[in-house]
Amino acid sequence: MSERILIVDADCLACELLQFKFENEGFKVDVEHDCHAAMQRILSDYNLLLVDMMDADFNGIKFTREVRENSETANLPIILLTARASEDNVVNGLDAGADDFIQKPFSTRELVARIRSVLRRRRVMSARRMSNIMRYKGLTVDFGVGTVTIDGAPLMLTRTEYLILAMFLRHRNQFFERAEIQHEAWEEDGISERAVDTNISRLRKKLGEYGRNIVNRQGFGYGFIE
Amino acid sequence: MSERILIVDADCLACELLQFKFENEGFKVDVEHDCHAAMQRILSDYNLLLVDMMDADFNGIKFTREVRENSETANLPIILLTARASEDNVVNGLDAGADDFIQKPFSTRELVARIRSVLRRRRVMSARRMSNIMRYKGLTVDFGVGTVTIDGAPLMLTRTEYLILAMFLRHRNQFFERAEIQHEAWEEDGISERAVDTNISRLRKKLGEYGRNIVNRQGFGYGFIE
DNA sequence: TGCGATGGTTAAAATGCCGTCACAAAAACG
DNA sequence: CGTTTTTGTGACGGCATTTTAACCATCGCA
Repeated sequence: MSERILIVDADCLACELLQFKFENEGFKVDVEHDCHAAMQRILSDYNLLLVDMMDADFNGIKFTREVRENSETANLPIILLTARASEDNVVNGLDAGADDFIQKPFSTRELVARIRSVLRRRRVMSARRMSNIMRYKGLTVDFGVGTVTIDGAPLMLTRTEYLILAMFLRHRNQFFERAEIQHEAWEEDGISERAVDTNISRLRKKLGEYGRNIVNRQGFGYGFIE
Repeated sequence: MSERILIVDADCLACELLQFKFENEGFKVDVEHDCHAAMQRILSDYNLLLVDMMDADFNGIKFTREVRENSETANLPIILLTARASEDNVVNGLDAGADDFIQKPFSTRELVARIRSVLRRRRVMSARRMSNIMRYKGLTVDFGVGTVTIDGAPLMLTRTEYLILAMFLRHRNQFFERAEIQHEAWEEDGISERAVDTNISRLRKKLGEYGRNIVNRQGFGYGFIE
């Protein structure tokens, strides 16, 4: 299955050239001539965005930033094309979240190589890290997906239980007092502190032997201790 | 206050160059030439580690893994530098817990941008407790986490014991009279002054040899004296 | 040296924190 | 709309922590 690329560039001639070249290389290519129109597209259909910086008013950077802000497209690879790669441009671009940078004029050969590299890197990243897994012995928590398994067997946690566990595992060997836990898992206060206890209790029970890792220190609060 | 970076790279020339560049950008930089020596350092003093992979035997990756396994440094950002970014390298590196990856040769400009990006991301993630560690010989107190260790072994202190010790260590070589200690550790008065004595006593006992550093001066009160 | 005051330690009593349960309210679901 | 799941509450028992109190050691001072 071939990778899909969306080119966003005002320059029609350049676009056609690139499209032709890329299709020869086995990519599926769509073209859009301004950022606004591009945003209308279902970006998550694509595997990579190739965006011209459109110099003067930095639309490319704004665009990049917007793409990054939408959680569905936050990890979509973006390569920026720039007429003159002033260092500021590069820095701003990376800062906005671009993956790579190519200065015009470029050889299509080099561009294809870079595209392949970015795609490869991204594929690796998303295989490993995007799903963002955390392990402690046989206990596995996938923060990206929101699943918990014990020795491979899925564990059904309620939302609050999950939030508490996630909080604990992100910062192991630390104690959080009840107020902090409430803040993290409820985002509202005015709830009896006993509610925290109860949820901890239920969580411990569901975690089986790992329940013992959820420890209380009187006066300090709760935490996940290895 | 500026961020602190530790560079771990065998290549002296490259290190000096990076150090110079980063210090110009307002970072505080230390350099270490091999992973083993780096582990001896107090890593939690730094905000980011920049580690060369040292190709062949993957010391950089082992190092990364070790840093991640220590709960004190588990959330410390790590960027790996790699000569040739073979896929395996990248996969192993991310798997070990690196935050980003940069292939040599790179522009220092780009590197700085990536560092800023990682630091920013990390700051958001763990705006929570940064560990704020204070040491006296083998005695370590982490004010952020609320942990005390003696020669690495965790020490279980009661809340009040901990508060008193923290007070003492923050202002060493000073004497606090009982009323002050009560005010700090209890936030309420009407408690017998002997209660302070009792807690001091227990604290001394738990601190073992360091117990001798908690000194009383008649008429002045108690303090931690080096 | 002897006396009073201050500090140190220990054991028992009191306090208050934590774990759990059953039940009710609320929310999710079909 | 009824059923099921999830969540919050209050009460109670157990236990870690804390306080008190009593006794002993030490210090300062005359």
